[in-house]
Amino acid sequence: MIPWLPPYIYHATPAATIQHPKRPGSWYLGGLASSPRQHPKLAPMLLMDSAAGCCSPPVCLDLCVGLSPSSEMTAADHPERADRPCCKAASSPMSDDQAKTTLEARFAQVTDENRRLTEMIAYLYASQIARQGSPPPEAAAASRKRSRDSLEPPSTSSGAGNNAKADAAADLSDEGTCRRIKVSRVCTRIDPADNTLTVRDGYQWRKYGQKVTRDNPSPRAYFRCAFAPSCPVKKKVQRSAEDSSVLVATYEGEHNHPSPTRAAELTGCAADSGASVPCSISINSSGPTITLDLTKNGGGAGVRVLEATDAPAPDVKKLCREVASPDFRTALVEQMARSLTKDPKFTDALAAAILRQLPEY
DNA sequence: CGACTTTGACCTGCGC
DNA sequence: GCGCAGGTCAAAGTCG
Repeated sequence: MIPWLPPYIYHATPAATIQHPKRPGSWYLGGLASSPRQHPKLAPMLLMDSAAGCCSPPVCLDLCVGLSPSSEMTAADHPERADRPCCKAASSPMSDDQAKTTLEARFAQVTDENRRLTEMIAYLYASQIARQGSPPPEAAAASRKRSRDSLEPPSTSSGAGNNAKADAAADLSDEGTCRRIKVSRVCTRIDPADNTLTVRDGYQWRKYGQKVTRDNPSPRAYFRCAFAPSCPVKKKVQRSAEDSSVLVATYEGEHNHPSPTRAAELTGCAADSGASVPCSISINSSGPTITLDLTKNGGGAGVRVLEATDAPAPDVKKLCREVASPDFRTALVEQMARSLTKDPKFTDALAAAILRQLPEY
C-alpha cells in the first residue's frame, strides 16, 4: 500500500484500473492527470481527453494504487461500508492460518508494489532534477535538431527515449524565454487495414499537409485544431515504422478551448467514438513514454513502458530515502490533492463514482 | 457551393 | 554555399 496517498484515492473504485500485464494481482496508478507546472518533481502524465469514455470500460477515473480492486476490501478496513456486498463477501469465515497466509501474501505484494513505485518516483524525480540542474547551453539548438525526429518509432533505439529528451530540452529551452509548448505523444492501436491516419480524440482537426518522411515508409499527416480558429494546437499522425497497426499521434501546444466532447465524456459516452479511438495514455514531455493499451476488454489491459529516458540517474537509494520521507510525502499528497481537486473532470468523475457506489441510497 | 482533402511546390533550418 | 529533410502553403480536386 502507498501510505501517502489521500484516502479517497484508495477508496474510489476505478472504472478501469491499470493491471500489470504479467501479474494479474498487481494494480497501478492510472489516469492521475497532472501537468509539468502542477507537478514539477514528477514526470507529468497527460490524461487524454479521448481516453475517457472511448470504450468500455472508461478510464476517466482510474485511481487504485498498490491495491487489489475494492472487492478485496474488508468490512474491518472500512466499517462504514460493511453493508456493501463486497465487504460481506470478504468478511466470510476464514481460519486463522488462511487469514494469515492471505494477509502475508497481500502484504508482500503491496510491499513490492510500494518499493517499485517508490523507485519509479525517485527515478523520475532524479531525472527532473538532473535536467533542471544542468541544462546544456546547446540544448535549444540540439532540441531543434532532435525535435525533427519526434515521430520516430517509439521502440527503436533512437525513438521515444531521445524524443522524450528532446521534448524535455525543448521545454527547458523555452521556459526561460516564453511559455512552454506542451508536447505529448499518444500511441493508438488501429486496424492495420485502416489507412486513414485518423485519431479520434474528441477534437476537430483540419488536415493541412502530408509528407513521407525518411525513416518511415508510411506518410505523416499534419493537422491543426479546427474547433477554434485561434487554437494553436497541432497534431502529427504517422504509423509506427515497426508496427503498422500502431498510430503515433504527436500533439503540440495546448487547446485554448474546452473539449467538444467533454460533456459526453462525463457521461461515459464520448460523442466521437469509433474503432480507432485512442484508448491509451501517454506520459508527455519529460518522462518515459508509457502506453496503456486499453483496447482489450476483460482486464487484459496492460502498461507498456516503451522506453525510459537515459538522463543521468543520481544516487537512487538516497533519492528513495528522500521520497520516502514524511515531508516529501506530505507535500506530494497535498500537491496531488490540489491538482486533482482543481480538475473539474476529476471532481465530476469522483462524484459519479461515489454515486455509483451508493445505489441503495 | 462550401467545407474538406490531396498533393506538389515552396520555405526554413541544419549538417557538411 | 549546397543539399537534404521536415514543415507549411495553396491550388486543385472531391464530396455532401
